[in-house]
Amino acid sequence: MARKILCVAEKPAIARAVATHMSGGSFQTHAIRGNQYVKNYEFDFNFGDPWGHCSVTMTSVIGHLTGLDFERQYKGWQSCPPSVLFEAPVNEDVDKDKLPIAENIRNQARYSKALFIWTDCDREGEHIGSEVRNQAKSGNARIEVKRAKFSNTERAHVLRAAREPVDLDEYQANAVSARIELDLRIGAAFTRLQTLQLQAVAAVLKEKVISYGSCQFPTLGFVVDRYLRVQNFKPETFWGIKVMLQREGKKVNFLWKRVHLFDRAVVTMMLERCLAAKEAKVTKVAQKPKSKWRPLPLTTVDLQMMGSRYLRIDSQTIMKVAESLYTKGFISYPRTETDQFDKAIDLKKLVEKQFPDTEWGQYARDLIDGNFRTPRSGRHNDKAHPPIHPVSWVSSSSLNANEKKVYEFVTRRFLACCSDDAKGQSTDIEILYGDETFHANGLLVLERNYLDVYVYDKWESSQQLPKFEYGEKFVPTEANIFEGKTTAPNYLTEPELIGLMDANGIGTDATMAEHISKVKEREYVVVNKRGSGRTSVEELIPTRLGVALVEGYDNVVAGLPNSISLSKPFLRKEMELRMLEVCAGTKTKSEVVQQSLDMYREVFIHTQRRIEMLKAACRKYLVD
DNA sequence: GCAAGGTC
Repeated sequence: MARKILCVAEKPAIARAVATHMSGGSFQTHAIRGNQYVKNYEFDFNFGDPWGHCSVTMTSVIGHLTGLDFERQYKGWQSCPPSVLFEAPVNEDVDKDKLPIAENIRNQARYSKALFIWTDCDREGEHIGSEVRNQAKSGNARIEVKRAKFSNTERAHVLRAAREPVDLDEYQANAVSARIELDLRIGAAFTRLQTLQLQAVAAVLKEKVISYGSCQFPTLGFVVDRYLRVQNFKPETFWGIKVMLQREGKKVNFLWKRVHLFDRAVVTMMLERCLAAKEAKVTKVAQKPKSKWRPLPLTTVDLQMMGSRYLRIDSQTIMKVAESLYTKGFISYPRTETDQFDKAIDLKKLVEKQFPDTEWGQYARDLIDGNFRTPRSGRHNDKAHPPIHPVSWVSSSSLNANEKKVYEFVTRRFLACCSDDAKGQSTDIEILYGDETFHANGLLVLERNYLDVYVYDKWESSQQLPKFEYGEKFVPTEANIFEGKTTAPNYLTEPELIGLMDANGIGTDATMAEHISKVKEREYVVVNKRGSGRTSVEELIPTRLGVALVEGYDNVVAGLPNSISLSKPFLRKEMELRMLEVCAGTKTKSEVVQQSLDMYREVFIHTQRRIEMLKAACRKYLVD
């Protein structure tokens, strides 16, 4: 009998895609008992040396199999002082709803020579792989464990991954395991402490869970930070000089190189020097080709930001819609950090699939007829998934309103990536007037290229400038002072918040939207609609509770050496750096867990000691 | 009743 090999992917969709490629399309599907999503696919495959021709069962998990929790006697909120949660014993158990999946793996492992792990090639995937291995080993202690390394589900790539397996990366799995333990201990300890302490402070807090999380608090912190900047803003008056020339029936406005200054007397004096000089002299006439670059291949964060901005769909809804388009086979996997296409992907074939579309089909045909360009490459590659792109064409009539918008966006973005940059010509004129420099700029768009399909970008010709000669002199038609006021920043919008989270390493592409909805659910943040109709903007504003928590924690650590408030992203960032050290093998999991716990424990002790400050902040905002 | 991370 042929040897048997068990393959396990991170999710059902990957199991199916990999089984399809490995089997050449002919496999048997078996349902498993107790879970409707996970299937076992059976087929034969020749792995080459040393495994040779084998019979294969390809199955999957559904994300993590296990969860970490405190032992039973520490689960009650009154069972121990919250500080004990920094050391209380914890257990890793298979989640209740994952029991049938774990059992399936143990059963299949029993008759298998080897286990091939096909989880995503990222840190979490490595950990999920170790969970799968543990189950397989408990079904068959002698099973050999290998890992398939793949970054997309293109056929040749998958086959090569099957024939050149590597080993699980224990370092990465350990880093995740450290993250899991830290998130649990720190989240539970602070949540219990602040909930139990603050519920008594104000009637409105009585039944509330006031949660703390190393991601949700910095998320709240960003919102509060902007809010306070808006509240504390004091407008300042500024002055500037503008110069205008009428020539060939056109008005040319020259802008001041200094933009504006905050001292009126100085600006007046400078203008007087200009006027005294009478003539301005042209010091630069530059005509140069200018292009507007086509967009980068689409990542999750970009999809969420663009979605909020142009499609007017909040980031969590966007992800749900994208997920459903993915499940139906219309777009690629929507959770990716990669903004570069792998050379192995046949992009032209994907473009051709869009031919039937009534709106952009002709554009796609023009690309294939000679306008196709290889997409730009960004600097990110998660080595797990390609950029988001359409994988098949679907008629808009078979999609609901949001699906249609998201599919259209993903497709237009993809076609834009495969297009040429927009090209134009810019003209820069610089003049010296007295001692001051001014400039005027003109733009002529010559070829729209990608802009024709990517309707979300705007780039338009400005009014054309009349002719200027280098060195020529002229008397400006007008030169005078203008006055203005600095304006307050706006409240934070969701795309801006996602940008901040991304830049500060708060959450992952898959979870940022969840953290935002969590701070709304906890009533730390509310959404306010400014303006109306198509120009309306949704702003994030902290509630009184949200402001109180941030102010309270800022006060708790104020004046302490190395004070790092929980409302800031730094503690989380440091934790992330330590995890990278575990991945590199320079630190062990337990070293990192201890170090990070020490760091948070210090803040915890200060918080307990100065709990009155936290309570006072809540009283200030929540008790009239 | 707590977290964040996978995914359905």
